[in-house]
Amino acid sequence: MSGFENHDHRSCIRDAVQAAKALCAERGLRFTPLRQRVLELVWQSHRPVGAYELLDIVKDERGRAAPPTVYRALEFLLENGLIHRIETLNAFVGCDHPAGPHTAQFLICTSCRRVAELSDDAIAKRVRTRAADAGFRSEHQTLEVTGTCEDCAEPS
Amino acid sequence: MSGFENHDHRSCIRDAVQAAKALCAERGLRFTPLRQRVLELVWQSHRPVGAYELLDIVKDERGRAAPPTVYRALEFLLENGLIHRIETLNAFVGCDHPAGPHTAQFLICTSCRRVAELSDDAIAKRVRTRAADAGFRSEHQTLEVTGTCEDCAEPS
DNA sequence: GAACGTAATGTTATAGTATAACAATAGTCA
DNA sequence: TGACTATTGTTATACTATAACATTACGTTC
Repeated sequence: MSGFENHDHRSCIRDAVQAAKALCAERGLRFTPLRQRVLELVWQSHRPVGAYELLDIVKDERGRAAPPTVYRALEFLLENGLIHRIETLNAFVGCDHPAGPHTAQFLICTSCRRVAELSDDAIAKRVRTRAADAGFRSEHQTLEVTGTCEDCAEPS
Repeated sequence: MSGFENHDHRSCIRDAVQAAKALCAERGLRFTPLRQRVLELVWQSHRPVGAYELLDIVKDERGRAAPPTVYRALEFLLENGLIHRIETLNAFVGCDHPAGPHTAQFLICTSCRRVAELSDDAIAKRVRTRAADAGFRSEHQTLEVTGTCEDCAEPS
């Protein structure tokens, strides 16, 4: 699932919640209503969503909420690999395959604003190698590509 | 020059200013005192520097300055490839080789906070190719790696 | 199931990053 | 010189994120 393809999006959300429940059960973590709700909201689309956008919705739904409410939920979801942060946008997207730790690359369409996640270990490895050549031990990679997705490209 | 190696740093600043002057002359752009000063300040070290950190210094030196003062100078320098923005840090570093447009990769040492710039076209190309496989036309890549530089690594 | 300890959330305040909008000034060129 | 444009000044505000402490909910032990 690239995020750019047509698909039944409701199943994306459902699957994400299911995966999160399974993962939290496995790790003995609490998947609270707030955390679940924030995860669902992040998954409303394949577009990155800002923390304050989430906050507005959570406020509407709960009648109360302050930035820490949503930032803490986001932190939990990030820590457990259930969502990703898009650094170039200061926003968050659901993770496509939250099972284990993985290095991801993001394709950000500047036209429709959707984001797709790649998981190309060869790229990650090559980056680690080149860094090592410079005497650098890599810990974490952030790779974000902006451009135009297939749907938004000029029909040729 | 990796930014991690020992070097005469004054020449880094001098070279950066010279390169900027040449580039601006070539393109018919105005390398104003403010722009030059901000470039010099960004080059004070190989560590990324925040906009408000620059602002404080500029304020001291000119007696007046507001955020737009420094942000506009930074924007000019960014547009012309004289500096880079480190997205994961919301901060700015000088560009090692501001001649032409290029894709850069950044190695960010979490210990000493210095940043080195790679310019590995093979990585950039591989990323473009994999993106293209997903039907995505790449325009710009952001690649930032955190880890430990040689100087900060445990002596083994 | 009562008491305790811990994790999660609530609440208030503030820090940090960035831009909009309009005014004033400086440089350029006919 | 005068008109035009680019640059900088100035004020206000938007957006993003966290610190610090209070309260509530949960889980465990006895």
